[in-house]
Amino acid sequence: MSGVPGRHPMYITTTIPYVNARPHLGFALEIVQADVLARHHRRRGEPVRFQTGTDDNSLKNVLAAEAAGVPVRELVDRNAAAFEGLRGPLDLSFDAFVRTSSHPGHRAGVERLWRATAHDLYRRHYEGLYCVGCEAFYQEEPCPEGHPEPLRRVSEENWFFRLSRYREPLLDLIRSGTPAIEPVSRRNEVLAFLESGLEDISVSRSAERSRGWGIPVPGDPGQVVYVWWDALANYITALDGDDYGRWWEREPRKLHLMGKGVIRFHAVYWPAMLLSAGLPLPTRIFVHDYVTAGGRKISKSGGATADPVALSAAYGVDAVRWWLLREVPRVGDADFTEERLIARADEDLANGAGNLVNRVVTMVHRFRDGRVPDARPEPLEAAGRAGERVHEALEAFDFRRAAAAVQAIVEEANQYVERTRPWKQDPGGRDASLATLVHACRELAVQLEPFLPTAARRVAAAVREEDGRLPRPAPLFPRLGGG
RNA sequence: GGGGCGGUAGCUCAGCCGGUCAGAGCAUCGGACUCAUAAUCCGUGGGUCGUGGGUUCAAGUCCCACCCGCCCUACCA
Repeated sequence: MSGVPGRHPMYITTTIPYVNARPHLGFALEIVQADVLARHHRRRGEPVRFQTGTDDNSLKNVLAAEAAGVPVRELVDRNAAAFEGLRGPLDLSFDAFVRTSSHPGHRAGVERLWRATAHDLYRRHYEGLYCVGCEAFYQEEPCPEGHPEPLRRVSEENWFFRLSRYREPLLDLIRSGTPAIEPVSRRNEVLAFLESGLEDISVSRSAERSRGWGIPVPGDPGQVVYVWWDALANYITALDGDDYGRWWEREPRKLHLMGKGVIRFHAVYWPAMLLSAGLPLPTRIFVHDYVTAGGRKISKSGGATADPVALSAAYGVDAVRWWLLREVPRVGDADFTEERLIARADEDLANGAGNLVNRVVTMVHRFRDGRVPDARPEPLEAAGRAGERVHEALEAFDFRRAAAAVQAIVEEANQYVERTRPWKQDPGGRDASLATLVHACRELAVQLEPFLPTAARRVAAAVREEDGRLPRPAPLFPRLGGG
């Protein structure tokens, strides 16, 4: 086991999505993964700060507002609220939600960071074709992302950051594992990018072209800080006062979660900014792949229906979280369909965990009047080792393997029921079986907690004695499939 | 164009440094059981492991080329 149990704190972040639209299932994956890690480390007694938020200052938000015919502030507020509102529907436990347009410390923090890197900043004339969809310059049309807006010929003077200076330091650092980038193939991807050479990057935009939206460059009100610079900074600007020292300056475990599309920003630009400012780097970076819906890429603005809030309302938070955790591989895109969500929930949750607990509780009532036998539980392999298996899998960011280790408790317990047949046994043997099964169900509740906190509470309550008796048996998970 | 990832039973996927690695789950079919949410448990069928070469006593498992999907990156000037 690589994790040291104890008081070692951990700072976990998700990326902060821009809020030109409501959240989709792809972001739900990232934030649920972060939530599982946060809950897992908390229950190990480790202080955790789990931070997420929204990138309000993107020009894309401005354009979305114009397209919708509403003030930018209104659209940003509305959509940011939708992201923050994922807390309930997805059972999230984030400690901080940072909005870059309204967090009290963010703007000042960005300005501080800017000044701290002043020795690496310079003005340069730039001319090129700008894609607002990408927030980036290209040599020719169309932009590789296929954004519908035509590229705009832009000629202006911007601030540039001497990224080129940090090629060697970054190579050394990443090769030596700080930050540790996972999976390894992503690390190699970053190294290859670094080896191919780094050019200085533009880190500001004209305020005019930005419609005045965003954070003005300190001392240069005609320019607005490039949105990526602004957004990345949230990982430290949201740490007010003592929190900065605690979670960033001194904290040895700083983890960034992100999708594969934004590695370069997190593994190259961001560390370079921090090096320039003389600040500590993040220690780990985990890159997840994408969720597709029905075989098609999920587009943030409309398109395929993959609304986590709607799914949670329709099928329940447990089913949604379980699908994201149990079915999405560590490497490779995962295709989402409602059929798969239903099938997985019915198989594992309704027919699996729920049915197991229900049949065990029923037997305790039928044969023991609800009283859990005093007998010593027999050791069961999957239940006994689930804790360490979950931990190992989560250390490797293999959420699917971790969830499978929990599910294995259910499978093992069901097999145990068939093997021992408590209803056929004499009272002595029956007591031993039932004690073992109740024990396994309690372990299930414990191990389920980081993954399905709500369901875990239900399971725990179902096998907790009140006045010496278990509650009356009742189904814990609905069957979602038709018929 | 360059780099990377994936392409294994109908479906979703495991297979670390080459030698019971040809597997699991679901679905199908057969059986068992009755404590349970028509749930559970046991067993069966089925795949030239993307294609073509190569290395090796031995290759999904290493090397080369190619095809398909996806990601990153760049457009030779």
